Amino acid sequence: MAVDNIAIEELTMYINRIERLENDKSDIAAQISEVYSDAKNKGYDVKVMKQIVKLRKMDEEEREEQEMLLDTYKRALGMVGSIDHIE
Amino acid sequence: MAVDNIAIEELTMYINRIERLENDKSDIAAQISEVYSDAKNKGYDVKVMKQIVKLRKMDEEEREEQEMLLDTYKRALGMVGSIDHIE
Amino acid sequence: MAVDNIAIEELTMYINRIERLENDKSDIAAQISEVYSDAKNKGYDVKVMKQIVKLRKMDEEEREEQEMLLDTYKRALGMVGSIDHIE
Amino acid sequence: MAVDNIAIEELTMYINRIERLENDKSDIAAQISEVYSDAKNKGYDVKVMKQIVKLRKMDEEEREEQEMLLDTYKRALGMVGSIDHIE
DNA sequence: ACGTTTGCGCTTTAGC
DNA sequence: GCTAAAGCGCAAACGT
Repeated sequence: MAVDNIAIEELTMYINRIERLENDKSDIAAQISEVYSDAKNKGYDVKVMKQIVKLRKMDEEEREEQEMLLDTYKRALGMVGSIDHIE
Repeated sequence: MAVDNIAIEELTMYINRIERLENDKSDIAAQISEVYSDAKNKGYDVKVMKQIVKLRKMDEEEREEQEMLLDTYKRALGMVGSIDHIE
Repeated sequence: MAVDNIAIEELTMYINRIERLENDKSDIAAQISEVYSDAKNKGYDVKVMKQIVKLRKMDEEEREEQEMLLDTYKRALGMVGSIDHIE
Repeated sequence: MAVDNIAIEELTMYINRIERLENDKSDIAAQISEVYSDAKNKGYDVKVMKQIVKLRKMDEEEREEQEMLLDTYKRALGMVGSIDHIE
């Protein structure tokens, strides 16, 4: 009984926290829409802008992937740049 | 030329602002995932939690729709409830 | 060769069946538009009608979700209500 | 009062008819999904199939557009092939 | 690790 | 012509 109440309370806290974060996410999505609207009103092409954002995101991901790969090689070869595991 | 530079600068600002907001959005999405992971580790059923969140969201949306519908009816019948535009 | 022909024939049948169904779907969509037009000509507010339809659909979906949630709870608690798999 | 009841009844009929048609539309959409599933199980690539359907639809629309244009020209030039408006 | 299933974002379309 | 909504395709998440 007490355990159940505690569990219910804990679950409620999780749900509330999630809903709070979901709202934050929606707010930011709305802000993004706003920026696109502003740009559109200034005469910019929204579709093109979205393509640019997408391309830059892909570039960045690719770049990060490259760095991760490079890091993996370094570790495999003992060329550790990290200071995480001083021995 | 000067005009173009200004346009380029302005566009760059828009793109940067959007990318900043997109990052914020990703951060929050990651936080949400984290909360679900925590809950899962505590023994809660993630699927059930997601259904609860979804259902509560639907309740809220439906409530808002009900109000919108009521408002639309009022307007359609000339029963303008608003006092916003007394002149 | 013979095999390929059979495959081509089979694929063609799938495509034809899909296109037939897509046409049916379009026809029905056109009929729905017609009903709204008729109603509009009779003086009804289409926007209100669409909101009503939407709302009733949401009600139904929510009811189904509620049942799914209940079922999920039952399963999570080992209270399998189904008698489908007696062996 | 009587008028309102008649109006309500009429509106209800419209709503019911729309909901009936919407259900039909959903049924057909489900059938289409089924066909794609079947094809998938037979080893066909659904994504490619969808592209084919889309292309054929575009072809057809283009063809119809061409015919409409041709018809417009004919009418403009008095080369009326239609027997719709014998005077 | 794969395949399925669900949620999300985009695109296209209908209405004002 | 623009805005809002529905339909579609994609991608991540989940279970097997």
